[in-house]
Amino acid sequence: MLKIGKLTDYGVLILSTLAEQPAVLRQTEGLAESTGLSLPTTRKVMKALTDAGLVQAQRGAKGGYRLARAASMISLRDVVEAFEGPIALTECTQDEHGCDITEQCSLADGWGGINQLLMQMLARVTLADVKDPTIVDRLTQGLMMGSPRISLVNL
Amino acid sequence: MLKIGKLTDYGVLILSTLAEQPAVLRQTEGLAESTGLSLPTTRKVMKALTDAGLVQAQRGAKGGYRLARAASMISLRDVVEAFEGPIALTECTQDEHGCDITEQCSLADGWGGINQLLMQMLARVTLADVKDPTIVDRLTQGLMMGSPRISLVNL
DNA sequence: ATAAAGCATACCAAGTTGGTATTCTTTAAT
DNA sequence: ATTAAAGAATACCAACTTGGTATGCTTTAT
Repeated sequence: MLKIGKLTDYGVLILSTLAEQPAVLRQTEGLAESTGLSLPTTRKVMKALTDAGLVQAQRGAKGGYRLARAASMISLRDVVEAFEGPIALTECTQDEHGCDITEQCSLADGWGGINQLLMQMLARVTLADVKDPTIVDRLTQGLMMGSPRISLVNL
Repeated sequence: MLKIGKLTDYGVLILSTLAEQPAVLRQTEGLAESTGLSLPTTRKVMKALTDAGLVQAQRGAKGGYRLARAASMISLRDVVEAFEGPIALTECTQDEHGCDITEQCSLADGWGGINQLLMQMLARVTLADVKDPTIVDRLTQGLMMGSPRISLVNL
């Protein structure tokens, strides 16, 4: 069904929560409450975000998480790749070694093109646009002009 | 990992094979040979393509399949939807009834925007561009101008 | 009448995903 | 130094999806 995983979605949700107060440390439990996710699931999400370097963890008492960098510098592509690995619509796209039927196929270019554009789109959306109803138009413009990132924070 | 199913990929491959000789009826066995797919799998693909109205089946002896309409009128979106249903990156996108945590979320707009653009991209590529190395540029142009479909046949 | 073809259904193995539990390590506060 | 609050790491499991295969039925040109 060509959909992203729930964990990825949760990741975006938590990150956008963190983006509301970039300075303060938020604990796992509080984040779970704010987002409506279960505690174990939240933990799992936080681990992935930490591993990907998108959040900074402070261990020990009074610890917690905060964004590792400005929300405007965290794109949906970053998040998707953190949870699902490299973006590759088809196997051909991912590695050189192609699929089982590489010879007969030769569709790699087409899918590669789609894939490249998809990545561009995801890379251009950062952590504030997710709530922005005008995002489609701005994205279309962006793709056309090669504009810089669209921020997810300063709405 | 945000990838399309193999069957979808096979579908595109078979369709582009049919597009080479739009007039002639091709049998399942021949298509299996041409594409390197197994016969049962090919059958499965043909059923999906038939159900979606992308190919026309002629039953009985001397039967076979051919494209149901011009290759330039069959887009990747058509194929993807034939195999994977409506394109919806997140659950929110698909139906109105949202996900479990709709209240806390409010990310629907952002994902909806990405989703919409993805659909536009897929809709603009038809059955010939798949082998076209310049497809990325043409797509970017297309998104910007609202141009008509890019054909997959007349390369 | 017959054989060539598509149609329909059912089934199964394997991988992926989401979710949960348990235990260990770090560190601020006292 | 002790303690308790927090994150880190590991392991596990159930359920769903996917890809792949097999079998028998129906249509139709010859």
